[in-house]
Amino acid sequence: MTRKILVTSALPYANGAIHLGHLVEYIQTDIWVRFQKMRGQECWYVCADDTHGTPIMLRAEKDGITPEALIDRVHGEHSRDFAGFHVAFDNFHTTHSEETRTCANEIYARLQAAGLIEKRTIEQYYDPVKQMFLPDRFIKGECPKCHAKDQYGDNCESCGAAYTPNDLIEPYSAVSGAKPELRQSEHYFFKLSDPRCQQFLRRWTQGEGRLQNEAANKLQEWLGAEGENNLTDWDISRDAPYFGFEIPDAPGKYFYVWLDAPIGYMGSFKNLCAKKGLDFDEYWKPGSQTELYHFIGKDILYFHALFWPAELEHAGYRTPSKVFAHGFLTVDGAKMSKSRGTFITAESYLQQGLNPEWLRYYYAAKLSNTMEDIDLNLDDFIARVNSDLVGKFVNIASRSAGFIVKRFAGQLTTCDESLAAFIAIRERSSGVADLLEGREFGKAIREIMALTDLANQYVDSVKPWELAKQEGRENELHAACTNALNLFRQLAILLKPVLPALTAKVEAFLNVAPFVWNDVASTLAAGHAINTYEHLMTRIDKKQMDALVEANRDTLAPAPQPAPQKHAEKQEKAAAVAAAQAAVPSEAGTHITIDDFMKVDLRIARIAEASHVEGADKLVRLVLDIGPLGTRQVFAGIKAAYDPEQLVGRLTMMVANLAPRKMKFGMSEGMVLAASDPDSQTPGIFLLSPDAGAQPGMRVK
RNA sequence: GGUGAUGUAGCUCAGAUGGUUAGAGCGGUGGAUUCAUAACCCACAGGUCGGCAGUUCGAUCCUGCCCAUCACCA
Repeated sequence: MTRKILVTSALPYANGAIHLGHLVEYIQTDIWVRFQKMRGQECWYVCADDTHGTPIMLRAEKDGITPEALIDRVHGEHSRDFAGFHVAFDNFHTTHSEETRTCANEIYARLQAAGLIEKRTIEQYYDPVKQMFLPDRFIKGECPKCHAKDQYGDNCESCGAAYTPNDLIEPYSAVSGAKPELRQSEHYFFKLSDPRCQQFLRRWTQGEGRLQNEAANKLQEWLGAEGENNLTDWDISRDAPYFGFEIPDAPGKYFYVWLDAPIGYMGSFKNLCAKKGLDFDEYWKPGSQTELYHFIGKDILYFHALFWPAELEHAGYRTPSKVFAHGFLTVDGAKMSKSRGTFITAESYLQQGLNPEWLRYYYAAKLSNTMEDIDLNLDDFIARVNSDLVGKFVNIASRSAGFIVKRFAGQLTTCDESLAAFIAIRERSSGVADLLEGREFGKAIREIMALTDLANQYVDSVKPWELAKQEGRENELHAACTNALNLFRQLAILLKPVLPALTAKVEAFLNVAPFVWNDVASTLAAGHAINTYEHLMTRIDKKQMDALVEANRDTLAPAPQPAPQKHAEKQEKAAAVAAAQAAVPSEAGTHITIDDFMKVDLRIARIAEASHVEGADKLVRLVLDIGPLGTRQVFAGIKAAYDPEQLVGRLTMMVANLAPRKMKFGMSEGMVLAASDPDSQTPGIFLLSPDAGAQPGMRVK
C-alpha cells in the first residue's frame, strides 16, 4: 500500500543567507524524501521562509525597504540556494501568507475555546523614542558583573554571566539609543502549565519511536518528574509595531513569530493542496492515517516536541508522527567561524564553482539518525569525495563505456546476472533501503561503497583492456563491459537520492527512463543502445577549497551583527556568541607583559566565614574580608582538601576583579588561589598563605 | 556548579549482552597494471579502544574517579 507522507524541514529565517550549517538539514531531508518518492510513496516535502518578528522589521527599516520587500528578496535568494543544492521542495512558501494566517487564527481560536489562552499583564522594556517594546536582545548596556560595555540584555559575551535587562548598568536601546523604560503591557499566553498539556506531553513524548532516545530523555528533563510542573506558560503575543499577524480579537497585539513559524508548515501545505488538488484535512485531521515528519536541528527541539504538539492536540489537529533532530555542523572540528573563513554560505560555495553533490555526498556519508554533531573536515571532504565518487563509482562507467561505444556501436549484449557482484547488490540493496529509511545515511553509503568495490574488482578480474587486444575475444569483451555498465547502473540507482543531478546524467547516458528503486532488480536488455559517455564528475582540487575558505574569510573584526540563522532570535544569539568567541585570539603567547599581569587584582583576604554547600560535591562557600574593599562571597572547589571550620580566620590570597559568576548556589565574586598538580600525579589542593604581617586588602604583586 | 553526550589507527568513522589475533575507507609503504581526467587491483605497516583505580577467571565494553571537547540547565 502506498504511504502518504508529509515531510518538513525547519523554516529558515528570512533575515539572511543560507549557509553550510543550514544545508545539513535540507540535504538530509531531501535525501530522505527523494528515497521515499523513488520507492513509490506519495511523499510531499514542504518548507517556507520564516518571515515575522522584530529582527525582520528592523532590518527592513535599516535597509530602507518594507518588510514585504525584504522577505520577497530573501525568498528569492533562499529559493536559488536550495535549488542550487538540489533540495527539491514540493512547495517553498512563506509564513507571510493568507494560508498561514488562516491556520494561525484557527489554532488560536480553538485554543481559546479550550480555555488554554490567558491574558496577563507583564512588565517589559520600552523604547520611548522608537515607541516600541524591546526584546532582550535589543537592549544593551554595561555588564553588571565584569563591566564590559555594550553587552546584550540577556547575557554577557565577555564574562558569560546571565542576567536580565534590569541588571544592566546604563541600559540603552540598540534601536534608538534611548534609555528604555519599564512599561506594562497585556500579553497572551498559551497555558502549557495546564494539566491537560502536561499530561498529554508526558504521554506523547514517550510514544514509541516518536523521538530519538536522546531527545526523549531531554524532553523528560524539561517536563520533570510526574507531578512536577516544570513547564511554564508560553508568551505568544507581541505589541505593535511588529511585523506579523495581528491577533483577531486583540487590536495592536500580534502573534509572536515562534507561534506562526511551525504553523507555516501547515500554511505551506495548504498552499500546495490548492495547487495540486490535495485534501488538506486528510493530512491534518485527528486520527489521520497519513504520516507527518519534522526534520529539525536539536536546538529547536523544545518548540517542536513541546509547544507544537500541545498546540495541535488541543486545537483539534493530528500531531506529528515523528520528530527527527540532527546535530550541529562543525568545520574542521570547530564551530563555523567568519574569521577562519569556515562560515561558508551556500551562495559562495556555488559561486566558487564547487559541485553541490560533493557536499550532498559528504553529508550523507557523515549523517546518522542521532543528534550528534557532524564535522565537515575539509581535507577529509576532498579525499572522500575524490576517492569514492570519482575514483570508484564514476570510474566504473568511465572504464567500460568507451569499449561499448567504439567497438560495439553503443549496443549492449546479454548481462550475466549470476555474477557474484550482481547477486551481492541485489541481496544487499534491501539493507541499504532499510538504512535510508532509518536515516542511517552514513551506514548506507558505507554499504554502497563496499558494493562499488566489488564492481571494480570484477572489472579488474576480467581485464577488458587485455581482451580488447586479442583477436577473437570480442564476445568476452562485450560481455565484460556490459556487465560493468549494468553494475554501474545498479549502484547509480542506490545513490540516486543522494546524487540526483549526477544520476540524471547517468539516465541520459544509459538512455533509460528515470530510475525508481525497484529498477535495481532488473538489468538492461541485450541490444539496448547507450549514448556516448561524457565524464560525469570531476575531482575536487584543494585549491578550490582554499579559495572558498578565503572568499568567506572575514578579515575585519567580526562585528556582533546578528548572523543569519534558522528560526529567529534564539539562533541569532547563538551565532553572535560564536562570533564573539571567534574574536578571542586562539593562541596566547607564552609570555605576558607586566601590564597583562597588573590587570589581575590580587589581594590578601581573611576568610571570615566558611561553610559546606548543600548539594555540591566539591564546593566550599567562603566569605572573604578584603579590608577596605569590603567582603566577597566566593565558591571554591576545595572541599576535598579543607574542612570549612579550619579555614575560618586564616589569611589567603584572592583574585578580586574576577568577573562574578552566577552559580547554582549563588553568586561567586572572585576566586581564592590554591596550588595543585596539573597532571594530578600528586593529589591535593594547597591554599596559599602570606607571611605574617600581611593585612586583608593588601595588593599582591 | 549540575545534568547529559562524546573521546577507538595519521584522518573520517564502524563495532562488541565483557571471552581467543579490535575493524573499514582514506592516507602511508611495497607490488601489479595501464581500460579509466594517476583512476583500479593485490599485499603490508599502523591502535596499552582518553587516563587511573575497582568488579571479574577475563574489560576497550560494567562501576567509580580524573582529564578533554560539546550541549543543555541554573
